[in-house]
Amino acid sequence: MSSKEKYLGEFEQFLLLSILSLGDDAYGTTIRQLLADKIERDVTIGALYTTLERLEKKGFVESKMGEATRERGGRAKKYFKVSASGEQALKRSKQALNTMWQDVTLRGEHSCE
Amino acid sequence: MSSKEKYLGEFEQFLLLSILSLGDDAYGTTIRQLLADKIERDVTIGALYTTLERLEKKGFVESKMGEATRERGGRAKKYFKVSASGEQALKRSKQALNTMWQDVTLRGEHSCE
DNA sequence: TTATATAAACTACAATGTAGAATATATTAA
DNA sequence: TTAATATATTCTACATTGTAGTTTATATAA
Repeated sequence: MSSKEKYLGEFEQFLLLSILSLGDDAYGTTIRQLLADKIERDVTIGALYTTLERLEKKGFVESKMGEATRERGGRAKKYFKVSASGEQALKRSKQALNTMWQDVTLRGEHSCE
Repeated sequence: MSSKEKYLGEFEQFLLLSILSLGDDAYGTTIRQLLADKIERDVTIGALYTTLERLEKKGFVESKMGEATRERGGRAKKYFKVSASGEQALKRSKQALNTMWQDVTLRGEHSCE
């Protein structure tokens, strides 16, 4: 019982990837929007923040508060970025999945290329 | 609220992929072994069957009982195979993840090739 | 000073992940 | 023939992750 490195859940992976994609503009609303646009996954904003908070507790993301948007008022944004260990975890998950897919071909699919 | 196609959890994906890899020899012990060998994921056999059963309930795998092993006795094996809708679900999960990875590059990684 | 827009925090529950003990069933040895 | 042992599944319980919905905070404009 040594390396008890927990795997990321799938939704956690999606959030980390969203944040990486968004760069300096990753906060609740933009993340939610990206998920909807890219993979048609419509989650409530509450679902999002809950998972984001858990990721932060595990040290996979870091956050800092920004100022309220100048456009039309409102509460301050909370910007997220993926930590080094978050990237690590992401890489591990990707590799595991790649390994598992390695010698699998689905019906009506071509293995590669 | 139309297409309520649930995503597969990550562990569910691993099990489906294991079964596909194992072909005609996919049952509790071999699946568990494959997971340990390929991705160093050591799950208890109980964890495995629980998830397998849930996958079956959702129609993503099918099972049939085999005969007891001739080698040295013991209980009959339960063989699993992935259903067409299981493959579908797997494909969807893969695509979603691919899409999310699309424009992400990790530190110290080369994007492709 | 209230309406409205923007965004985050809180609360609660459902689904998935995981372990460990209990049970079933076949073979082999005494 | 029955106790020991090997192989394999089923059952029970709990932890973690996924998800929704409501509430609260805070800024601007009317």
